[in-house]
Formats: sequence, structure tokens, C-alpha cells
Amino acid sequence: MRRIYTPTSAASGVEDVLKMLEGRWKLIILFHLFDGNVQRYSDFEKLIPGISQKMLAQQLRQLEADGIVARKVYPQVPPKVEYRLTEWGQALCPALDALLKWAEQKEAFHPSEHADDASA
Amino acid sequence: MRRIYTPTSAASGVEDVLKMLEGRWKLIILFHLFDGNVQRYSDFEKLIPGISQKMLAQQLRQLEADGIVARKVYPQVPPKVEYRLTEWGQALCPALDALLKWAEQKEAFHPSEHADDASA
DNA sequence: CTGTATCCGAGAGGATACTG
DNA sequence: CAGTATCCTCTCGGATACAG
Repeated sequence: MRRIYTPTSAASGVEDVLKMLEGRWKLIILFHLFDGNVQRYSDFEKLIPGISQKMLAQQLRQLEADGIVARKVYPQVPPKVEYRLTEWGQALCPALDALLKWAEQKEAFHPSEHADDASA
Repeated sequence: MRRIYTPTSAASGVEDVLKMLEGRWKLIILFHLFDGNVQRYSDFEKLIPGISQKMLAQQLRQLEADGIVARKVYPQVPPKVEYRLTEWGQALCPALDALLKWAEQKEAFHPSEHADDASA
């Protein structure tokens, strides 16, 4: 019995959890929190050039509400806020890592899709 | 050096690959193809009650175009079409598995969030 | 520095009808 | 059976301005 995914028993819960990772920036944000990394709001802005403040704040809030990311505010001026993975969030690292490895394997299965035109 | 994710070198490629998994149904579909499972169009309709035909076909096409899912058409009537993971798609299984394990760990970190009403 | 508020366009996704 | 076509709605996400 190699079945790992049982639709009737797990699907409902799995879909819920999966939704927490949806959105254009969630995974990207999480990757930058990988491995215990701690980032500030402004760090993300630098690390993820394409993201808007609205999206960054919004995604961060959702991640926080879902218990994946922890937000720590330092009561000082100017404000300082740190983001890091919660315990459960860190449990996501193996999956993040597997995803990364999969991404890297793309070249192995689809070599030089945008071939080297250097030879021309 | 424990860094696994290198923004400057991998981000561009990783984001691309990550996009292939975005969308409300992609992962769900993939989970049903887990472990070498082969499914027909109508199987998915039964397995994923909430999905519309449009979305099912569309997501399947994209997955196919991205080289994650293979589509096999049997030239007969009535038509028969089978879907399965490509080689690269199967390389996703470890990640899918890790995601599943993570989802299951939710209870461990957030026990009985919707408390047992059976006691009432 | 770390956000929030508002407006706006694009596209995701749903419902329904139709076809080879 | 396995889709496609069309329409419609709603949310996602970007841009800009403002605030504690």
C-alpha cells in the first residue's frame, strides 16, 4: 500500500492548508525566510523587487494569520519589524527544499530549452 | 554554509517554475496524480467535486504545456483520455509528499483549532 | 521605517450551453 | 466522454498617495 494521499480523509484539510500558500508572492516570501532567516519589511522590498507594498504587507499578514510567519515589532522610532517562520512554518522547509530541488531538475529533464546561441 | 536558496542565481528560474504550480487547482490535481496514478478527465471531475470543466481542462492544459503532466488520447469513440505525470512531474512527488506531511503537522502545532464539539 | 487607503485594470475562476 | 465557447463576477494585484 503506497497510497499517501487519501482524498476522502485528507483532501478537505489539505486544500485548506494549500490555500495558505496560494498567491503570487507567498512562496517567494517564504523562501527568503528559509533556514531560520529573519527579515525586515524593508529587506523584503529589496529582496523582491517586483512586489508592491500593498502585496507585501497583505501577504505577510495572511501568512501571520495562518500561523506560518511570526511578526515581531520593536516599539521604537523609527519602527522596526522582524519576520521569521513560526515553528510550524519551519516545518515547511523540507517542502520548500524539495520544491527548490525540483526546480533545479528542470534543466535535467528539459535541457537547453532556450538553447545556447553562443555557438552561432 | 547552509544557504540553499540563492536569490541572485536561482530566483529568476525558481519563480518561473513556481508559477507553474499556481492556481487554485494545480496542486490538487497533481496530488491525484501522485505516485504514478493515472486519471481520466471524468475521474478528476469525481475526485475534485468543486472544479468546473473549464478550470479542469485549462489547468490540465497548462500542466501539460509546462511538461509536468502527460496527456494520452485513445483514438476511439467515445473518447478516452488519460493523464499522468511526466518524468519531471514525478520528480515533484517528494515535494508533494513534504507538503502533505506539513499539512498533517498542522494539528500538532495548532491542536483542535475547531475544538471537539463531540463533547457537547 | 512600516505600513494603510483608495482606485483601477487584468485575469482567475464559475455557470451554462454547445460539440465531435 | 472530453472537452470548447461565452458571459459574468469577483478577487488579485499594481500604482499612487497618505500616515504613525
